[in-house]
Amino acid sequence: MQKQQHLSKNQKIVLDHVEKANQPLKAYSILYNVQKKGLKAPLQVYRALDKLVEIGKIHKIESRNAFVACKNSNCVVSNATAFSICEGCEKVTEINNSKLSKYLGNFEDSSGMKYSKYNLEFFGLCKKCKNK
Amino acid sequence: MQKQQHLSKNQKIVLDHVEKANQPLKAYSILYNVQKKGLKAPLQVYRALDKLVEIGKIHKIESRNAFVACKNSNCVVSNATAFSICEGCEKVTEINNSKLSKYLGNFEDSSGMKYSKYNLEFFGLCKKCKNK
DNA sequence: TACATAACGTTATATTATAACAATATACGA
DNA sequence: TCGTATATTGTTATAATATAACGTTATGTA
Repeated sequence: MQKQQHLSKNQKIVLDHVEKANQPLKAYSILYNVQKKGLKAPLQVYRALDKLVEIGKIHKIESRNAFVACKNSNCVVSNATAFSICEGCEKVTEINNSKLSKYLGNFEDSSGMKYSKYNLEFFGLCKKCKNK
Repeated sequence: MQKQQHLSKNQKIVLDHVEKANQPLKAYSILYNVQKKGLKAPLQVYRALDKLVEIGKIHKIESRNAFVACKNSNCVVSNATAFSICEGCEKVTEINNSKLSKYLGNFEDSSGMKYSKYNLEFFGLCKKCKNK
């Protein structure tokens, strides 16, 4: 079976909303904002998010329990993600660095285990916050 | 002021319990298990965990909302963590690889932002689970 | 058309985590 | 050793995040 190409109604609504934000959104904040579009229950949002994360349109920022649209157009599956997170203003940026992704994609630990997926979150202060 | 050297009663109880487990534990599972030692409320566990994470004795596995004792004896602060997570049996191993930590510790993104902290989680199947 | 699969809608509930307040213990300089 | 700042504790209530379980409806495709 092939990976589905188009999104369902709820998936479109959620993705649309998350893409318009320039920052990670919490699931319940998404819920409140798409209620006018007919999504009434948390599960409707979580199910859409699950699918969107699965196909790589959305990434979850694990340390923040928040969801952000993928900025990496060729990201078909969320198997290699890296983010920069400012601990001052909470701005999150997806890192798109081919050296980094090559390095981590090929990483093997001492046990010889090879990984199919990784998520990396960097923390620090962005320029603005550093100069405060 | 100097970083405190010894742990409080609750902190010791929680750390002790987490160290004895060879796997990440959930906060409420810790709670149930330390109730005989007098910790009755979630906050008592979360506060101890917060402190222990802060001083590097315990790490949080963000993708699992679980807590594991640090295996890296020289880890004074949790500013550079990497884990291997088996998606089959959920076994989690802390990765202690100096090349990796050097690479990530020196990583700078295109904006020139430098990071004070990172957390990396690798996912895959361990040998046992791969051979099933 | 028929069938499998994905998506939907709904209610209830589980799980994870923090707010707010008052009390007690501890470290440490004057 | 007194005073005081800070850390820790205890407690109740509640917020925030996420899933179970059920039945129904839509969609893709042989």
